[in-house]
Amino acid sequence: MAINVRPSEALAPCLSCAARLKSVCRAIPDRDLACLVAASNELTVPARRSFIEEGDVATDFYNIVDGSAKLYKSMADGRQQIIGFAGVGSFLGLVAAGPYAFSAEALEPMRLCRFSQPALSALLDEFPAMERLLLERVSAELAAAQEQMLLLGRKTARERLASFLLDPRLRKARSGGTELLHLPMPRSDIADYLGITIETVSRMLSMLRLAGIIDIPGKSTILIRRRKQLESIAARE
Amino acid sequence: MAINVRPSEALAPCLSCAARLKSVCRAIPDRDLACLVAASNELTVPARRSFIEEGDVATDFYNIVDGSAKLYKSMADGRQQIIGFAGVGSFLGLVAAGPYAFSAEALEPMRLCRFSQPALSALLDEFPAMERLLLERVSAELAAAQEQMLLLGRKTARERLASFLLDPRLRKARSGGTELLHLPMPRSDIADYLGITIETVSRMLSMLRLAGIIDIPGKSTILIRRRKQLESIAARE
DNA sequence: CGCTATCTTGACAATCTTCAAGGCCTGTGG
DNA sequence: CCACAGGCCTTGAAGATTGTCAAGATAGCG
Repeated sequence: MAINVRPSEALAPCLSCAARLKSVCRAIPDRDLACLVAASNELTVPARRSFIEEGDVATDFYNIVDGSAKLYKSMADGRQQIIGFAGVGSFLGLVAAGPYAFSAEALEPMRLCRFSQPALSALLDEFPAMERLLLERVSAELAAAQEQMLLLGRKTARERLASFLLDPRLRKARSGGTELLHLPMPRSDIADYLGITIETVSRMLSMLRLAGIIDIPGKSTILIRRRKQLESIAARE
Repeated sequence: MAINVRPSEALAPCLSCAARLKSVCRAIPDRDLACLVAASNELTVPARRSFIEEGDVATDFYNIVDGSAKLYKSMADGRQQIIGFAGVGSFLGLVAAGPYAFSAEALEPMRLCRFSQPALSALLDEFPAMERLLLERVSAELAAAQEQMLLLGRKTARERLASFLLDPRLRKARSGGTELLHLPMPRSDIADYLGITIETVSRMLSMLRLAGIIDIPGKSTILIRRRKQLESIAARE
């Protein structure tokens, strides 16, 4: 692994990085940040631009420094399944060799930290703590994927919406028994995430609203009025 | 980590282990097998018995030495989603703390190698190569889960069956343009894996048979007659 | 040789999708 | 300032796929 320190402000990019505490990089102590800086370089991606294409050889790995992305798989006839959303601190790419399993597209302007495959390998060799964090992270993602498999394989449309609205990754603000959610994506993305159509998303939201369980003060804002009822719908308990 | 060598044939259990070459244990060299033996103990599980219960605290990890299992998640009203099948060499459990994300039930009599959470942690600390293998394994499982999310969210019943029959993990024997598959599970498990009902599984298999694409010489045996047609159904290309 | 599990097939019902039209919000240009 | 255009979202009606319920076939096993 070649150690090439950047010409100026060698450590600054990582020391002041907003994502450092949220990402697997936090396993690397301050005094070794030179290695991290040398292994990575930052790039920006405009909204709506793809930066990972399913099927391409996985030569690079990305750490999200700012912004968020949707991760999805596509079929030849245009159907697509969103397999997840990634925010600041998420790590994208495969550790094993092989093609990317999904595509990634920026939902808003993004800043990414890119590692080449060999550079990442070397980093993991040198900092086992980072490898452990990565293992924990991938394990957690696997558990989330399994939960989504239950949703996609066995839940009704109403149950999918209820589960989606209760996802802790969406949680923003709460006050008393009610919670205010901001949906950072259009209905089409919710539909592709839940394995249904945008019309069904719309219908189920209306149904929940008419039942007094939620309120929809704006297109992208949901107020949860009766969380317990939503939970009982999500789990069919 | 206490090192308690077993009373007799200290290394034999691992040296002669049928699963060793297929499992993450292969990262541990022969001369260090004492550590592996000390960290683990073998147990047997009869067919149809569960040995991991979703929601239980994940205190143990299992390596499959012999036999196979189905991994599934259940809902309160009995619906279940099989998230995968595990065979010899598979590693089950979470590396991170927390409850198990799924249940595991033996499909046939099994032999398992059990590691306690702290023992595994200590092993991974001592043998980074094993941790790397585990990371690669979990990453591959995540990619498989993502592929299954596409299937469950966006494919029709016919496409699901075609994809299932083409899954390389089912592959047994081939001769010329035809392949003979053995389905090691009943229709109900196929249904719970593909997110459909057993009646739909049966109907779609009959449909593929009437179309001349497959043959069903026995309940658990499928002969693939026209692989390319099956592939075009699976991918809608 | 019959018993019981599992599997297949059929008829009907429910859910979800598809197709279509209309509403709402936002930004832009007259 | 207002009108209009284009997204995005909602709602409705019709159709298709899949689920549910029920009955019958098949196969493995004592």
